[in-house]
Order: sequence, then C-alpha cells, then structure tokens
Amino acid sequence: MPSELTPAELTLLGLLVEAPRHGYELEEVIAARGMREWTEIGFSSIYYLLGKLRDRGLVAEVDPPARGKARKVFGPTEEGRRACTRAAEAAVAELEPVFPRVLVGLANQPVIPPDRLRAALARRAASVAGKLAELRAAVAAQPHAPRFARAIFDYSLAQLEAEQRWLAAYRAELTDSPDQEDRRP
Amino acid sequence: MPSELTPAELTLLGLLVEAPRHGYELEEVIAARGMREWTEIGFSSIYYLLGKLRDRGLVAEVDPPARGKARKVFGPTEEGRRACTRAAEAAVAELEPVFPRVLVGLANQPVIPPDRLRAALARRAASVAGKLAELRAAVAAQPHAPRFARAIFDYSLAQLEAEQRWLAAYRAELTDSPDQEDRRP
DNA sequence: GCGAGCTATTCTAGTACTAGAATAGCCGGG
DNA sequence: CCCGGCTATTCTAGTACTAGAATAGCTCGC
Repeated sequence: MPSELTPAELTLLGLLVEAPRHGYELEEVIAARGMREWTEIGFSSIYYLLGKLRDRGLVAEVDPPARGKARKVFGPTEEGRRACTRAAEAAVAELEPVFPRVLVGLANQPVIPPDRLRAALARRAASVAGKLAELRAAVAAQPHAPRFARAIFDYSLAQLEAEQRWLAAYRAELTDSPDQEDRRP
Repeated sequence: MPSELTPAELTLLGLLVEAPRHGYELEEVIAARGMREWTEIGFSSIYYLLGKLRDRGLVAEVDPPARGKARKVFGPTEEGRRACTRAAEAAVAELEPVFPRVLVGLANQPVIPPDRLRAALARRAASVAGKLAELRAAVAAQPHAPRFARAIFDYSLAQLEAEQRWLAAYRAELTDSPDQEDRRP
C-alpha cells in the first residue's frame, strides 16, 4: 500500500473529513474558499482523485441511495481519517524543497541583456506588490477567521514580503554597479 | 509551435547555450553545481528533454562525427538562443503561484492533536535551521561567486529566513494560548 | 587481446495529473 | 410534457516527466 498521500489527495481527503461531500460540491468549496491560491486541483481531477481515494479505501460512498442516482456523496473511512491526520502532520513537519521558476530564470541571467533584466525584475516587483495588496485585503476582510486559517495567509505573506525585500536589494545592487560583467563560472 | 519552455527545458537549454554538451555531461554539471537544490531533473529525464528540444529545433547535434559513435554533443540553434533569452526573461518577470505542501498541512491542522501539531512545527523549525546553516556554509565557501549565482542563494536564504520567523511567531502563539480551540469555519 | 567497469544512450512502463468533450439526471417554465 | 439550462459524473486523450532496466561503446590493466 502506497501510504503517502499527494498534496492533491490530502486536500480532498481533508475536505471530506470536515464533512461528507460529492464531487461537484468539492469543486464549489475549493473555489469558494479561494483554495486555488495554494493548491492545484483542476475540476476534472476531483473525480479522478476521488476514485483513487476510494480504491485505496480511504473514502467510501455514503449510503448509496439508489442505483443510477445523480450524485455520489463520499465520506472518510476510519483508515481515511487516520491517513489524513498522519499526512497533515507530515506535511507540516517536513520541509520539502520548492522549485520556483524564478531561480531557473536567475541561473540564466547572463543570456538576458542588462536593461531587459532590470525591466523584468521591475515587472516582478510590481506583481509582488499587487499580490501582497490582494492578500492583505483578503486578511482584512476576514478579521475573525480562525487561527489556523490565518496561519495560511501569514505564511504566504511572510514569503511574499521576503521576496519583496530581496527584489529591492537586488535591483538596487544592479542599478548601483550596472557595468560589472556577469560571467558564468 | 508551443513557444513556452518548461523549467526543466529552460534549465537544460541554458546549460547548452553556455557550452555545447552531451547528455551525460549535463548530468555531471547539474550534480556538480548543486542545481538539484532548485531544479527537479532526474537523470533519465535528460535524454527525454534533449529529444524534445531537438524536435522543436532549439538544439541540434554538433558535427555528428561518425555513425554509431558513443556520445552526441548538442548545441543551441539560433532559434534556441532566442527562446532561452525569452524564457529566462519571462521566468524572472512572472510571479508564478507556488504550492508548498506545508499549506495543505496547515489547512488540515484541526485534524492534528495539538501536542502533535506543536511537535511537527518543532521538527520543521529544526529542518529550516539545518537547511539555513547548510546554505550559509555553501555561500561562505564560494566568496567570489559571480553576482548572478549569488542572487540564487540570496533568494533562497531570504525565503528560508522568512519561514523561520513565521515559524517562531506561530509556535509562540500556539504556546501562549494553547487551549483556544480551532474550528473549521 | 580481452574483459571489468566505466561512460553514454535508449527503451519500456508507469505516475499524477489535466483539458475538454460526452453523457446523463434534474427541475422549472411555457 | 418537453425542452433549456443547470447539476453532476464519466471518458478519452494527452502532458511532462520518472524509475529503472537494457544496451552498447570505450579503455585500461593485465
């Protein structure tokens, strides 16, 4: 038995532990809570993932009312609940490497003409500022959100603010000594 | 023509723009430079990716010496160079969403018993401290690395430091008022 | 002059999704 | 009563890799 859950599987399983739901409803919850900000679950994946979770015995159809019925409601099994707790704990405890595209771009800086590089960094800075404003507005709009939900926003904010500071410092560095040639080692 | 390059494709293409190389050599360079810290390219993917880049006309075999020869050296085409610059620029300029597993874990905090959650956060804090020490040692070991290479480390350091601060704050919060029940909305 | 153990590439089979089309039940208005 | 437009699920075909085995040249010592 492949005991590890993928992030997508854990997300859905967690939602089903919260309350039994059918596929379409999961889609609505994911959209309504803005979970697309931090998970990658396409609409068509939901049924696929549900099928996998069911095949592994982690969720089961809740009282199948009649055959040919329209909706199938799934709830977690006991094994599913345990797997959810275990996986959530592991997801918090384990620092996994992350591979942001920008690092690949930075590794290829030498092929970008200096003025284009500065322009690209400026565009990124604008995106970061925009995203940050959006996130802060979302936090302000929900002043009584539970602590655990707040933690998700705080984490994202902290990362974005760090990126903003890094960007400011690096852009300043490039502007202060723009001629210094960058060469591959 | 699918003009976008995946991060993996851009990584290899960039290495070939730097100098023509064959597959095995790419593997060695990736390993030697510690690029596995920020890219996900398995050994067996290299030939697969090289094939895709060749089929798209972005790289070409450099003077195929004789048939049946052992190694195939690839270099970028003109089109490949342009694509590399364009893709690197886009990778720097565009802020892409990132989906760290820890956020999925945080979203599922309510299913984790409070003491286990605190322990999990402590384990994460230890991993972060370890990674940070490792990264700082790597920076110190290369005091004359080119600025663009330094930028990659600085970015990673900034993100990790932000995570460390967030963790410290959140752990303190949980310790200060541990009883406050967390409920799903 | 041959075979051990590298170097280097190819092949097969799989994973974890994803996009989008197809299908089918359901429900209210005309 | 039937049809348009939701709700809800399933299916087909793809993408972007990945793991690991198979294969084959290369070369150095004995």
